[in-house]
Amino acid sequence: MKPRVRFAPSPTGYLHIGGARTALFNWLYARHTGGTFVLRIEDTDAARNSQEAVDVILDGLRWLGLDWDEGPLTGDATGPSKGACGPYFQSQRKQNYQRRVEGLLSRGLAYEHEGAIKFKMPRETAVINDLIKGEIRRDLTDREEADPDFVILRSDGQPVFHLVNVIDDLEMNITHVIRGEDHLINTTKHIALFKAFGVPPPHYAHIPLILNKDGSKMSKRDQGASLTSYTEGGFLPEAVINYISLLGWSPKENREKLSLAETIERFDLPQVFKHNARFDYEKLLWLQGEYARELADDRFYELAVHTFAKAGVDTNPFPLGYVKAALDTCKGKFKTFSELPAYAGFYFTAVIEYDAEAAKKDFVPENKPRLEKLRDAFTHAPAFNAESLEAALKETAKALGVKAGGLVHPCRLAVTGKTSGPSLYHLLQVLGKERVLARIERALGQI
RNA sequence: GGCGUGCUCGUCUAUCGGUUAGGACACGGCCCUCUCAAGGCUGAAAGACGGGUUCGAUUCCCGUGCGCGCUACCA
Repeated sequence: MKPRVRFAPSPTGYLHIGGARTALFNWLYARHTGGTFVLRIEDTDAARNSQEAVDVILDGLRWLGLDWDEGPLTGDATGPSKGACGPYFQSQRKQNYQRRVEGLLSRGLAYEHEGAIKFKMPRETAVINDLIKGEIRRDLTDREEADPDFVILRSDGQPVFHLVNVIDDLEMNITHVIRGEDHLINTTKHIALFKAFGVPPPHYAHIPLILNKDGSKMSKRDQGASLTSYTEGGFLPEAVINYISLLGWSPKENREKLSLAETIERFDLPQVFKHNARFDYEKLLWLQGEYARELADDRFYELAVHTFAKAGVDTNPFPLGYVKAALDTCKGKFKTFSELPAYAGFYFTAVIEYDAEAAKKDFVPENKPRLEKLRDAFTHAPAFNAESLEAALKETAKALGVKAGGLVHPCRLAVTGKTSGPSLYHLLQVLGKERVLARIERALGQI
């Protein structure tokens, strides 16, 4: 039988990076084994539950490219879904829970207590055979010593997590439960429930947690905790996927950067680590830069234009050839797309602003005649391309008896307003003679 | 407090009981260079601690310490 795994998030309004990695490990295992990846929404808590909150999850998974074989098609709990085990929203499965609870009640495996229904937990040492953690034998805690039974149906009739989680896994024929280590202890309850329903429990694989770099617990506000910080922060999904696959798992052989296909091929449950991983934003950034540099041109243009639009920079008035040429000078020079507007905005603004500190340093009287000479050289350059502009600048520098840098810096500041950016000569070529000369002229007026 | 689990450079990790403990990110230096990146070379940086077992422990066992998780009519 092919494995059936599931990702079962609760719609809280955001997708935690740890949750995304849980989804990834489930997805990887399904793809590695040729199994089925099920998405189920655990929306039993009506209070903090909305279609928008579900959409955050669906959109996040789609952005990452983690497609599900079964599950909802939209964030609407009563909407369409695919797969034979629906509905895939717990809010739509109430009658299943009710029926199961009645079954337990009738067989004396559960009982009413103060209006709630409690499950009669076996009084024995629990054993979990975890695919990652190994065999875990667990004695009762002091509180369980007093009362090991737990509530499965609240006094208001609402079923609790342990109950619905088990029933759904059972009815959806889940074979491998891959989830965060925070659920490890719960597993004793879940195994007991499966047994009470007369069904052998699925295999369990508890993956280690992701902590902050300093080892503290990663909470909502911490850097990198929310998936939207990547979707909105100009990251590439392949970079995020690659990075989080390295948290709690290793492809060995000193590999860091892997294609999705390689990760699918190498990934397996027994190789997942037992210890927690810490989130290192710098390393993610490095991978992001690696992938950004290798982007296919079309996708690069699309993402770049979209980024500019979001930043309020309209590239539409400019000819397509100009936009592409401008972007070509930027490729590989920045990591996240969110850096792009500041990096290359000068291509698309009529009036640039000068970096104040740089202006103080470069827009000095002695640079005025130099810039004038450079302007003249550019004016009479045989062609307005990178090659001849470079030659023109270097000849001018030589004639003036200064190093090339002595002209490069003021010139860059004059045409871009900044001290760093794309290759000067290429950027001049893209900007074109008219803009370049006008910008130098304006800068001259500032000196 | 109880129960569970983990521990190799700052971080992610490699290591089938024998290695000058390797790689990557970040950091320092040098080279390249029109800036910034990228790239090349290079440097510093680790087996939590204490006992065993063994000819030999980072590796196996025990203890201590520390981290993390759980300990709900949350999920």
